Amino acid sequence: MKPKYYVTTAIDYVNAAPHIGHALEKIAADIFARYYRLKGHDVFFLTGVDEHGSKVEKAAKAKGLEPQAFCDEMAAKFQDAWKQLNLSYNRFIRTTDEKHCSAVQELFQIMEKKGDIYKNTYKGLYCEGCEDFVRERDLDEDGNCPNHKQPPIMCLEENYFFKLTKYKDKLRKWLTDNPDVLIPDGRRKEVLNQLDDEEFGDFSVTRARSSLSWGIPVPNSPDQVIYVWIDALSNYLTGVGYGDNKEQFEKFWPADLHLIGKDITKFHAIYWPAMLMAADLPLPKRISVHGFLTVEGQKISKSLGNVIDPKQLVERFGADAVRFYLFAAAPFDKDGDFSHEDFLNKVNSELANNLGNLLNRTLTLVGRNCDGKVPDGQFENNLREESNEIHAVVEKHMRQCEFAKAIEAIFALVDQANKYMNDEKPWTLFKEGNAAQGKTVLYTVLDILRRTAIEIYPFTPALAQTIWYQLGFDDKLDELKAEGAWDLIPAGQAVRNEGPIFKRIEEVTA
RNA sequence: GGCACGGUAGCUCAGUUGGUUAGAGCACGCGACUCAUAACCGCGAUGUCGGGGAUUCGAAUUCCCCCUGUGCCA
Repeated sequence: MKPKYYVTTAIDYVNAAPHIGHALEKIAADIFARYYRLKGHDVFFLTGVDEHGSKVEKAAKAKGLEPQAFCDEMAAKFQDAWKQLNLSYNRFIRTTDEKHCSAVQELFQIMEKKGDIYKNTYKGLYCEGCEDFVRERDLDEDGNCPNHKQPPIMCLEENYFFKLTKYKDKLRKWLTDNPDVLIPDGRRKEVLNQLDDEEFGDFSVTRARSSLSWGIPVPNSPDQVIYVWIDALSNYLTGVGYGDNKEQFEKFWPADLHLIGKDITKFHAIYWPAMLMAADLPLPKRISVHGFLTVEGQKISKSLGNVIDPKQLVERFGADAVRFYLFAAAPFDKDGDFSHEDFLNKVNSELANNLGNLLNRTLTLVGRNCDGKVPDGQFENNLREESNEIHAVVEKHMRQCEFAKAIEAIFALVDQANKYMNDEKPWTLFKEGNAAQGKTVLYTVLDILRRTAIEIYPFTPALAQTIWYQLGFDDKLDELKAEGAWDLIPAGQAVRNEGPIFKRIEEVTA
């Protein structure tokens, strides 16, 4: 039976349009989805949007729309952006999906029945901007919420609470016994630290309908609405069929990888596994926390006006260039910067000058000297080891979500091939009548290109497919099965030199 | 305020347990080549390795203090 692989992204809140920062994580998930499909896994890639909450309700009202209509509009924007970026998700979940809502209620009742959800009266300050309770000591000198600069409201509210305290020890053990379950390691330590905080206790999982009407009602308690945690986090379950498609759910759960941003570490590493424990469900195998993207060195913000629309970027430069740059330029677990100048440099240098040009020069020589067919040469021994090892090296880095290192390794091989060509000078070999050695050189480089297409495919799928095609293959890379993929390129196969696969981007202004 | 992690070439970053002239890519300059997308290949310059002090025959690498950035908690 094929091994399964289930990867998720955080679901984005629909109160604002998608920007390049949202895209980073979705592309990362797509890279894994494609990577594992290529390895022959049965992959489920889930992404989607979070649609409940009073901010959405307010945003809808401001546009004169019903919340659902507003959500429909926003969800379409996200789906459109992801389509442009070539994301191969299996399902786009929306928290207003009927099946999701009923499954969330079911889950709520399971946890309640177990005694892990209980009613309690909460008295405290509530900030409308945060949509959350705040503590007095967190307020600034004027008594305002430090994030929203407005005074909180005193609330006396009866809510349902989740018994987190019951699971603290189990959580601590989970995170200690499985150091790989949360990466990078610094985040894991951060979370363990939080668990040791005595004041860190049960948290409320519902709100009064009066303060939150746009949400999933608590079963048998119509005055209460399920707050974000249980609603949003559960998408990872309902997205693969929890409460709906039992067979599919049991096949894919638990998730092999949750990709999240650093701002929601606590919810995914503490609240979420605790909820799963309460529901007697297996825990995710890994949570990978990534950094944020800055633009030209500055935080992405509407007021700075530096929000990059991924759609526009893709329209100008293509999905492959954008995907490539985001993961080649910066380490995934740290904050990275999107700089226009750096973007052009990196993309031109690697995709056009190194990889694109290597294919182009090779195919031209094949056309001129080998009748446009892969010659019956040998694979050069000196390059064999490096070429054979590339996959293992890439795999090692992929396992750690170190995309930049994987890309670096791939391009090191491309560099080798370029250098090899310069050293061997096949154009001279053919001219001087040493066709055998000339064929060996071309054959070797062609096969390195074949390997490169496979390795680079998760990052730049369309580009990889074009290389594949120009090398004379007719099948689709995303349907390639792992076993056959590693054979050498067949001699006699007609190549297709249809010009540069990635043109240099000549542009000075932003 | 506490804890954690960073501060290394113009830019993005590597630098194992301390050891000969501190590295890579990009950008820059020069050279060579011409199969190729003025690409590829070779050569080169630049760094008080945040500052100060300590340990050591020897520290970017260990210890202390300070400055600065980030994250988590308060």
